[in-house]
Amino acid sequence: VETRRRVGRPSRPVLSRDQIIETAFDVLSETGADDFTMARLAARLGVQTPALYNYVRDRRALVNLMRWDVSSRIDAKQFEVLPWDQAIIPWAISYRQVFATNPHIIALLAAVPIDGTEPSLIGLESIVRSFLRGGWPLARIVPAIVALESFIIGSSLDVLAERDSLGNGAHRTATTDVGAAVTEANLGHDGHEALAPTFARALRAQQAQYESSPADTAFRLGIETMIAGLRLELQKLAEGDPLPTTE
Amino acid sequence: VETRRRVGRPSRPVLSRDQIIETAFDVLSETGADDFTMARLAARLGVQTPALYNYVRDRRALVNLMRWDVSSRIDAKQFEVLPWDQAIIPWAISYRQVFATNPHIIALLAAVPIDGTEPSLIGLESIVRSFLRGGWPLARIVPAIVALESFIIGSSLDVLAERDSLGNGAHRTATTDVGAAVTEANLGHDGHEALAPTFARALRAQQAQYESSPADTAFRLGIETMIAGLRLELQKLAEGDPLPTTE
DNA sequence: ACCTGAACACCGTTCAAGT
DNA sequence: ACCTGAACACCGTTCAAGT
Repeated sequence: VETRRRVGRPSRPVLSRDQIIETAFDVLSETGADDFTMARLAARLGVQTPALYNYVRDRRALVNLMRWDVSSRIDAKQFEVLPWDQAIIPWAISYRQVFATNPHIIALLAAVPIDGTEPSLIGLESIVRSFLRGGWPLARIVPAIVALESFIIGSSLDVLAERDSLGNGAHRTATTDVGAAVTEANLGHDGHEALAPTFARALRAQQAQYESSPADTAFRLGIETMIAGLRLELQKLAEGDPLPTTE
Repeated sequence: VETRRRVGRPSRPVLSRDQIIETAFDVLSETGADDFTMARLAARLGVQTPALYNYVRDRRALVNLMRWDVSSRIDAKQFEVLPWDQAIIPWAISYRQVFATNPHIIALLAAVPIDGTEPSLIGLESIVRSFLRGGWPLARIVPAIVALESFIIGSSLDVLAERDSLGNGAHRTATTDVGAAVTEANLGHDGHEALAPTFARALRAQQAQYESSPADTAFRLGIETMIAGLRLELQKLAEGDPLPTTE
C-alpha cells in the first residue's frame, strides 16, 4: 500500500545493519529456518531484495551476524563472582532463554556454515577460569563445558517442538523421538495411547504434577542432574579415583 | 556420460522409495542441510527432478521419511533386559552414532516440519517401563527421558562442528560457543590464544590427555554425569526429599 | 553511498506427453 | 504406472542505472 520508492540513492539510508538483523529474527520466528529467505526479509523491510546486499555480503554472512548476535546475549557474568556450580544455573537459564525465544535459530545456525568471523570468547574464558578456581583439572574443563552446552542446545530444540505444537499448527518440528511424541500428544492425537500405553500414562502424570511443560521440567531436571553429577565427578577426581574415560 | 533415457514409462522402474531415501542421506552428508535439494538428489540418482515426485509427495515428505528412518535405527532393546541406569549407555551410544554418522540430518529435521506420520513409539515405551521397574515415580520419567535425549542430540551437533573443521573446510558449522571455538582451534586459528588464554590452555590440556576429540570426551563425561545425577535424584526421591521443581 | 530494476542460474512443484 | 520435458513461481546474487 506504500508509495513506491523511486530509483536512485535515497537522501537518507533506508536500512541499517542492526535493523536488518533485528528484522531477520522476526522473520525467522514466523517462517522457520527452511523458509527464511532474503526476499521475505527484504519485503518485511520494505525494500527490494538486492538492497540487502549493501549491508551483508550474502545470506551466509547474514546468518553469521545472527550467530554473533545470539551468542553475545548469553550472560556468563555470574562465573566471575559465584563458584562454578552455582554460576551454572543462571548462565544456563540465560543461554536457553536466548534460544528458546526464537528456537528456529538453532536449525539455521546448524544448517549454515560459519564464516571467518571469530567467535566471542569472553564468556568462555571466564567459565574456564571459574572451573579452575573450583578445583577442576585443566584437561576436564572443556569436556564439561561442551557437555553442558550440548544439553542446553538440545533442550532448546525441545522448545521448538513444543511451541510449534501449541501454536497454530503451521509448524511442527522435532528432532527427538520424545519430542515428536509429546508434540503429537499436545495436538490431541492419541495414537500413542494404544501403541505406548505406559508412555501415555507417564506423560499424563507429568502434566498433572507439574505446571511447566515437559521441555521446561526436563530442562530443570537435566541441568540440576548434570551439576550434581559434575560435583560427584569432581569429588572422585579429588579422591584420585577418576571415572573411566576410555571405552 | 550416460546415454539419455528416452521419454515414456521405462520397462522396469528406475527408482524405488528405499533407494531414494538411502541416496538422500548420501547427498545430505556431502551438501549439508542448506544445500540439500531435490535437484541434486535426482541428479545423483540419474533421473530428472520430477521423477522423484512419483515416490514422495514433496520435499517435506521426503525429509519425514528420513526422520522415520533415522529414529528406527536407534536401538533401545537393552531397556528390556538391563536396569534403566545400565541400559542408558548402549542406547545413548546407538542414538548418538545414528546422528553422528550424518550430523547434517539434525539441522534438516529441525528445519523441516513434521507431517502427519506417527512417530515410532516402541523404543519409548520400553524405556518408560524400564524406569518404572527401577522405582521412578511416573511423573518424573518423561522429563528424565527428554533431558537425556536433549543431551544426546546436542552432543551430536558438536560432531557436526568438529567433523566439518577436520574435513576439507568447505563446511564449518557450529551451534554452541565452545563448538565454534574448538572448530577455530582445529583449523589452526590462534585468535583465542590472546583473547582467551585460559580456555586455550584448557583445550590443549584436553587434547594432550585424551585421544578422543572434545566432542567424544564430552559425550562420555556428560552421559555418565547424567546417569550419576539421575541415580542421586532417584535416591533422594526415595528418601522423600525431592529436588525443588519450581523456580 | 544506497536504492531500483533487469537479468541469470537454480530450486520446488505441476502437468501434459510418451510408453 | 513411471519416466521426460516444458512451464511457472520463487529464490540468491550480480550489475547497470539512477540520484
